[in-house]
Amino acid sequence: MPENKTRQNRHASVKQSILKTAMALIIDKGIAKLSLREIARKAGYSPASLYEYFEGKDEIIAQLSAEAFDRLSIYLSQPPTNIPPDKRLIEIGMAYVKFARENPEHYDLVFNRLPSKRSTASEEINAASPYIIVRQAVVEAIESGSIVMSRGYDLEAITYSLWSLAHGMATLQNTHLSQFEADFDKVNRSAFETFIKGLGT
Amino acid sequence: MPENKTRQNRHASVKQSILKTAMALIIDKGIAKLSLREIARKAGYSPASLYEYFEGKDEIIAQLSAEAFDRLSIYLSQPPTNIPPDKRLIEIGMAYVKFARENPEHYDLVFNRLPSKRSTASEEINAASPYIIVRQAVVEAIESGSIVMSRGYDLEAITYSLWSLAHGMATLQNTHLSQFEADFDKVNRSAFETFIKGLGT
DNA sequence: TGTACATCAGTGAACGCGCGTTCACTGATGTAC
DNA sequence: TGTACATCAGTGAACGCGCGTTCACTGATGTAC
Repeated sequence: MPENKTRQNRHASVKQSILKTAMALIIDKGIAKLSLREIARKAGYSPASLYEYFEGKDEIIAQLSAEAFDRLSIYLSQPPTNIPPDKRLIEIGMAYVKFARENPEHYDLVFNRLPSKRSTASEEINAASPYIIVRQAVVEAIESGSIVMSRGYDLEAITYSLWSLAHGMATLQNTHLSQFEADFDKVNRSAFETFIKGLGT
Repeated sequence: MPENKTRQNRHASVKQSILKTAMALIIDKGIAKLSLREIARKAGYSPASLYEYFEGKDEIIAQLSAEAFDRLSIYLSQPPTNIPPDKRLIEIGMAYVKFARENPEHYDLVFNRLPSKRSTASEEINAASPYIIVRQAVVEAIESGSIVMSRGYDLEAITYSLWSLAHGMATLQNTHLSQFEADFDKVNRSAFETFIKGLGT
């Protein structure tokens, strides 16, 4: 049924264009002011028609959050694997902050809209998640001997600490310090280096 | 005019009770859902009457933000000054996270509602501000020799880094990791120690 | 002390707004014979 | 190829909601003489 295929394609592409419109509105005015009616207006449809493609406003936001999540993973995968593991950890940290700075609304969607599904360290975790990427890089740095664990400060704890540092930088620069002029890149790099140094022998 | 005094007192105390009601509502339902009408309802007044005490909803939020700011300063002033400066820095970091955990809505008010007034490192800063407290503690740690600056990684940069680390912990625990069960206190302390260690010689 | 007046604290009703969602509908497109 | 029918994409109007703010008002309290 080629017509079915066509209809599915059309359905999917209209859906994508609605999502794109919604994301543009978030970037323009912030998620707090996002309304289904305005998405429809800007996309050229009636409000009612969006219910043909989504269950409601919440589903639209959920889909955008998932997209943003994927985008973050791409950033974190950029640093090459053929550099020393401790350097690579720094690059991943820098990539994290870069993502937040270049895509502040996506960043907000990932971290302020989606609660983590994971509730204890013993639970399994989605293998494609940003957290896993960072944790794997930490594992490699430990195996190479450039950073060391100590009593009670284990793999998860180190990963969380690095995440906190990067997340703090990203959040401060995007909100509280958004008007503050400084060479954040340089300072951030020094901070990551300092932390990694502290993790050494 | 004693009656004037009484009226002023009354006015001030009603104002305080309205603020208290508003804060309770924020704690209960989050700031996104805060409405002037509900504050009035819960406080036992008509919506119109709140305009006797505030210029509008925005002023209520602004006053609560200022209160929250003061409260954070109190937390950061708790660690005693008669301990080694590098240890004290760790305690201040822990106090910062403690504030965020014990007062998540106040924390949100401080960091997500108030943009920083300061836009470059050369501008003066309010002496009672949390930032100044942390920076002063860093100064003392540098003077005692327990942490050292290096080329391009100066006082402001070190303060910002510590702030980022603490802010990242606080934000993650309050939002993304709010359901995650772990001994965050222990891990946080290790992370601060690691960073301070990295700042040493 | 009594009274006329001014100030005060607070109200009820209305303003216009934008929101998410539902539902009966219509006109266009595709399908079966 | 023509036609009767089914499916589809999309709509207009209405639902009820809660919001921030304004304004003319009222009854209570305090003041001045």
